[in-house]
Amino acid sequence: MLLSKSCVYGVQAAIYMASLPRNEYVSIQEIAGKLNISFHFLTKVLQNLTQAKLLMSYRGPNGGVALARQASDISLADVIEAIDGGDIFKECLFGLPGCGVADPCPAHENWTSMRSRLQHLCTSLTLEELGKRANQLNVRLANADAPMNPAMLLAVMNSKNKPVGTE
Amino acid sequence: MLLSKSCVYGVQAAIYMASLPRNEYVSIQEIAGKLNISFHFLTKVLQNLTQAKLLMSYRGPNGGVALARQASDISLADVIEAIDGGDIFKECLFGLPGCGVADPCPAHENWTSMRSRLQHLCTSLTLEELGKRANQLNVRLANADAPMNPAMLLAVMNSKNKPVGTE
DNA sequence: TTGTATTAAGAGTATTTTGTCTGAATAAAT
DNA sequence: ATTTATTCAGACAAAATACTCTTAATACAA
Ligand code: SF4
Ligand code: SF4
Repeated sequence: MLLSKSCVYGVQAAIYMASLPRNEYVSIQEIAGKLNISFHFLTKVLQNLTQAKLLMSYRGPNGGVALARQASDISLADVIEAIDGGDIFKECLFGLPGCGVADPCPAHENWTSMRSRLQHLCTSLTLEELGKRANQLNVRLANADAPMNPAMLLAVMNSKNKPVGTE
Repeated sequence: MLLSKSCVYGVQAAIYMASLPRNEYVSIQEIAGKLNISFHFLTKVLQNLTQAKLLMSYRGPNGGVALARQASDISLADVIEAIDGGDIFKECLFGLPGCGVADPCPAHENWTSMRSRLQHLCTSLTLEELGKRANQLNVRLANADAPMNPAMLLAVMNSKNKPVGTE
């Protein structure tokens, strides 16, 4: 797979946050519940995003995470790079280090053109755009094969969606 | 990484074989030596390719593996699918199972168009083409960071490149 | 001040991927 | 026949990745 699972989870969570009517602190429990991801694992993944200043976090009751910038100012590539590292768009199909036009392998040109298309796609897709689509279409973000456990269900039902700055 | 390491090794080996002047049995020792891959590991990888009828193998002295079809009749996609499975070109950026236009995620259209480009690239790149380029350009196939061990060096030096069908 | 809801940090476990090794089977060469 | 060079098959080990759990730190609420 191109992206690690951690990265997929992070992207899903980011889009979920961007799809909310307002930018507000959402508990990771709620996100994990909606997206059907392990809460503890998602917590660690989202820590990468807060450290990369893409999210801001707030501890204590009614805390959670929220987008640190405007959704229109965060690209899919930002999220991917924060979790999987910037090499995704630089490395090769064949994963060989230190290659380039000076010493290329036989697929170099085809691959680099492919890769730059991918990078362009990811940098031009903003969370705003993705969140909007997630709302407009009746769209699915997460893998829905496992049922929610009671704790998550509760967390989702109790989510108050309290806007940022109203506390 | 998009492709597993096994898959990368298999692709490299396939291109190496296609780059030879004639299609002939080459020992896996020689390939592993030239490409700087663990012999035993490459052996297992190439077994996938023989089982997929992309290679034919021959045991005993002067044995080895050779392309089972014309290099022009084997695509990069053939090799990739034989090792990593056919899902590579079907699965998603996000790796979610069973999704499609009926129940898409917000990035679906962008991704599927990307993915079909990739698939088209891989199915249209033949081993003949790649082998030819590997010869024309002074091209590198393998990761050259570790020195060869004596056994491999020997195997490479002793390679007789005996053509298929001359025994 | 005490209890509760939350993220932060990190140790620990499980699973998958990658790599190593050993012993067979096979066929050529001597 | 025996030795040698090779692939085949599969057990085993190591490393990377994915996931779980426990304990803190923080901040709100009663
Ligand atoms: S030369 Fe290009 S295609 Fe080949 S391994 Fe390097 S980056 Fe990839
Ligand atoms: S809907 Fe499309 S882009 Fe989204 S997860 Fe499925 S295949 Fe991927």
